[in-house]
Amino acid sequence: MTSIQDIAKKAGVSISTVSRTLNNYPDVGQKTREKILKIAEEMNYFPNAVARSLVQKKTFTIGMFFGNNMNLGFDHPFFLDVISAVREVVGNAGYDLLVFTNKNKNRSTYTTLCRERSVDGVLMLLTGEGKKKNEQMLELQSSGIPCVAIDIPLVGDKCTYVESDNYTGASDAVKHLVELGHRKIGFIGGDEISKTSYDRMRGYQDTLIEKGVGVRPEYIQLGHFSSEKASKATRKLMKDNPEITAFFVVSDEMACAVMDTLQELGFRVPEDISLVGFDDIKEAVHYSPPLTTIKQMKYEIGSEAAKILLQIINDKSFHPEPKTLPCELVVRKSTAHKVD
Amino acid sequence: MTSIQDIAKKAGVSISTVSRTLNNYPDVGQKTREKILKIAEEMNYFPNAVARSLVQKKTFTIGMFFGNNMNLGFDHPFFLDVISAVREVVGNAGYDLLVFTNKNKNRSTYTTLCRERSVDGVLMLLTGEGKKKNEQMLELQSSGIPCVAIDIPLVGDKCTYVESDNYTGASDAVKHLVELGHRKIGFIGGDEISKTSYDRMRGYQDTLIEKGVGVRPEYIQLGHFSSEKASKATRKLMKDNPEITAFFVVSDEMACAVMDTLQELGFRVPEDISLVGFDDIKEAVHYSPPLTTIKQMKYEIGSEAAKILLQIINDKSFHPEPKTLPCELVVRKSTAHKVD
DNA sequence: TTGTATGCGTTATCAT
DNA sequence: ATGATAACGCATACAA
Repeated sequence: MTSIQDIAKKAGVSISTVSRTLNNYPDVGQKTREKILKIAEEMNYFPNAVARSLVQKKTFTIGMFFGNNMNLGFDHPFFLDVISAVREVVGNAGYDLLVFTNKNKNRSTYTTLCRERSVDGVLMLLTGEGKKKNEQMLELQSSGIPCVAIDIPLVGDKCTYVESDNYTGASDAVKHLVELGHRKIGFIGGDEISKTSYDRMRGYQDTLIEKGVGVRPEYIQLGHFSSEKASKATRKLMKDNPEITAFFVVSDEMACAVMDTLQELGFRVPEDISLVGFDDIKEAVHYSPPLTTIKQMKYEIGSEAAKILLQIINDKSFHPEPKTLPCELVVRKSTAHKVD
Repeated sequence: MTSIQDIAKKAGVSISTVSRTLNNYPDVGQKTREKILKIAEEMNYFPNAVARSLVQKKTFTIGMFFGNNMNLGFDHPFFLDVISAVREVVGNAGYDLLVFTNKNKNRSTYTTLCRERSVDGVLMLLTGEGKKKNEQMLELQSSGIPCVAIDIPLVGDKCTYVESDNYTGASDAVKHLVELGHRKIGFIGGDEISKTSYDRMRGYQDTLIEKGVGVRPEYIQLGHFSSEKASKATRKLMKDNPEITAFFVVSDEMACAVMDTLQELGFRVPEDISLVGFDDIKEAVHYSPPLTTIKQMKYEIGSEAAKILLQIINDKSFHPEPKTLPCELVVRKSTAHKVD
């Protein structure tokens, strides 16, 4: 409401002096400074971030996209941890978070939305179709807008990504099952578009080969990170290949659906069939039985992404590189030795 | 990057004509309009929201505060549903969401932060200490900034709140237990500062009296929505009053902790002790046993809050009123008839 | 140490 | 139908 003009008038000085005072510049007299500060206090002054942003071309705002297409749904398995970490990191650095939600701009792209809002950088936390590296993604990647994606392999001068070591994680899951004596291991994967899905699939296949077990294409189904599809895939797999004794399912949400389906079909987990998930979502520990899974460091993914983004923003000479964080096998009660 | 000035120059017209064209004003010639539109397209023009906001004094941005003090933690039991609903509603209306995270402004208040950022309105989704109606809250309430709080009884000309019918919800929980034959019903409440906690406590007490059971102060403990405190309260209650056969716990998160603690103490749920929670969080259905609880309409709370906020913003003559949404008893497996 | 003047990109008012 | 110009609130280069 009250501007530096008002203060300047009341203090009998110029607006530049007020501006300098308010921004803690050194070159302002002691008594004038005090007078101005006092008046600002009295008049209940606060700066107008919009005006400042316009002149400085810096908004202290980090943009964020979630969901699948542009912005539908919050179905990311660890949305909460990531946003919590992001908030912590960018908040400490003096930034606020702008979540792009406006749906009245159908002709826009990620890039134009970021430019319109003049965000200083952007974080991509997408799922499903949103992860496809389409034209929009390529545009963003080479736009020069500081950008860090989670699980999407964007690379550019000001653009990189953070992900888990999905390959090793998947490999650990399979090793665990093999060590328990399982040989007929079904696989319920994600989709055919995401690097995440691809890496987990490769981890599964390579490890089976490495362990001398061999890959059976008929044991592989895609669940597209959907509970329904995972359930359907389970039924098909068990019907066509009743010899299967274990499953590796590439997301906990799907793994929960698989477990429910298996139990509906009359199988006991883990007595009849072992099950390993991926993610370590909150529910995993409370499932019956508690789910063995590959834990992703969700909070660290978020905080790494945020830190890298800030570095891209604040250090013009910094060249970002993709960051891969380790996973960890968490053994709970959904896996057991194979019996015959 | 490219401004209306650039377009004006290239098109050989004035910036006002360009502005009018871009904003679909009727009073511009057909051929000039087309020319300008074409050039804007070619030059890859997009408007600068910051500049527009400055002159229009309207940002198309909804501010949002979460967590406990100012912004620590995402511990709200239905953060995800609320934000998802909010996004849907405000997004369709052409707004983006600004999450206040900046921690470098220790002398600011909710009000000054909103004013600095010139948000058009603000949503308060706080927990714990954050729900206390302190000076900052009073300031915000009477600031004239359009504001809707969730579960905090703010009331002002441009300010209101949305909540569940906590009293009736609590009452239904107790009725359910009484109908199952329980008479010694322990209560683990929230805190002494929130209306939410107060209403649930009253629902518990009034219903016990109404049913002729009577209130026993020694059966009442506060858990402050903390798993640890709820667990401790459970131990104390069971130690001091081993005759208790049921608990009403005012949040599912605490109820889960209570269940764990009860089981650790050797009690079976529901055979020995029945348990009713509140909220119906995602985990409730997968607990062992699945938790009987009072379901809050989380998504509706968020969408109602957002709709009311938009109405306050867009209809100057609108006088907001608090909105109370119904709860629903969801009977699962943590409650059973009392046996003796 | 302080003031003057300019510009940031837009919208809006008033002419023409 | 179009243009000139003044805001919006602030930061900053340059003068004094």
